[in-house]
Amino acid sequence: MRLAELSERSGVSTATIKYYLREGLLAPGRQVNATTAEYDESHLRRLRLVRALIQVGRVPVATAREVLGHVDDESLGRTIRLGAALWALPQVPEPDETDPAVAAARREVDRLLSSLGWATARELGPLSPVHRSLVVALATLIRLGYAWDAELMAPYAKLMHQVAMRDLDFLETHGSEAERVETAVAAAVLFEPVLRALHGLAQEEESARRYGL
Amino acid sequence: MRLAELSERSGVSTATIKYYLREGLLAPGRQVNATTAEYDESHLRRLRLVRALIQVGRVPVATAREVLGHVDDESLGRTIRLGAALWALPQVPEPDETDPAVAAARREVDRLLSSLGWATARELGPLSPVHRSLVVALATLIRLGYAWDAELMAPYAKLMHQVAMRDLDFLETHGSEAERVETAVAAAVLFEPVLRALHGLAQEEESARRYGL
DNA sequence: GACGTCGGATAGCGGCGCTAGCCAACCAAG
DNA sequence: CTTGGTTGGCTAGCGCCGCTATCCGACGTC
Repeated sequence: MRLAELSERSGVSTATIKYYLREGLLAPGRQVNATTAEYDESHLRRLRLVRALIQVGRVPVATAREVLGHVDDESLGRTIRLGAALWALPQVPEPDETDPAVAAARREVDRLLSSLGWATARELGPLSPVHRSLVVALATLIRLGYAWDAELMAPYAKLMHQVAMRDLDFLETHGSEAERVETAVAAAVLFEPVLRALHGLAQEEESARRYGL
Repeated sequence: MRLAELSERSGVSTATIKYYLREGLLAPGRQVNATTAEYDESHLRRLRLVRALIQVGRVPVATAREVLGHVDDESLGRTIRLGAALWALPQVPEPDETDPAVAAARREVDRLLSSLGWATARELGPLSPVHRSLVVALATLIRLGYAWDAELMAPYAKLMHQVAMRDLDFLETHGSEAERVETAVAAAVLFEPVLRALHGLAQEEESARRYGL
């Protein structure tokens, strides 16, 4: 198929597709001659993934390029590629280390990981962006005066661990090996909105049960 | 305290505070005379909440104003005010109703709510932005070829329901009535990053357990 | 009366995600 | 052989958003 058809079938304007090509989010088509390139289903699929990342996942274009780069880099091992999306995605400012709230948050996160026995997380520790974003979010809560501590978070963490096990089970049973990395990216970015929405729905439901409409 | 001190204690530049005042995110201080206004602890607290919404919660300024408006509107009942944040926060494009993926997503969401017995959610249905964002996210997954259906989501939904019950328990035991609405806003916006981070950490942990580092 | 700070107002900046428009090269239909 | 439509590539710029910089005249203080 050619650019116009790719545009039509994806619902993305040709100008935007050209932009994605320029930005390296989408591989160029097979060049037929100087003025024609041929695209196939894989381009359509990738284009939809890009749109999903950007529109649903709210991932900045630059980050999307980075993540997709890992997806395509076959020299990387599976685990690393799987982790790459998670690793690149959180976009959290560096914590201000002079802030006492940050120190307190870091302490509580450490305590939480100890109590859960999550050795890996504790070893990778401050390097992991996920770890960092937890510290930042917690520090913000603390600064606002909410005394969130390890004990309060532990049950949440256990619930999220159950969620994570389901995620990985799903991943193991879905898609070919080739598709699995893409699945992992889609999972990291797109399950999150689903989870968030389910969380919100559950809150609405439970609130209505307790207090009426 | 005056503007300069408010700025210093909050870590927000005077120019930005002025901007928030202009945008109605922050109530004006008590006017002492034509060129001086006096701020108090409540301004500091609100300012920190605004920063949290915008920086951690990634909430657009206009949306933050809307949410805070509900917080301040004492004519609204508690439940509504609690819900207001949830109601205003999701920022999802309108689903394209001509898209078959959207129709399929809507069907699966209905089935899910039926099977869970979440009557409220089903009645409020398409009106709720949370409901809408679930449909949009699910439609995106379906369009990408992931056959997520009601059966797959149900266990996730049940887990998130447990999370929601914890949220509301927390809310009931925290803060004065006056503070509770603000707490609900902080919860809606700031617990989410914590939850997301815990989810990510749990994935890293579980992945390391299964596949090594 | 000189100085510094106040509030208020306005203009503009920098980043991001496109978007519009032009181009010469090409090809297929008439 | 013309004509019209499409191609990739390029460049310029738009629209929004979250600030930020600067100027101002009014004030309180020394």
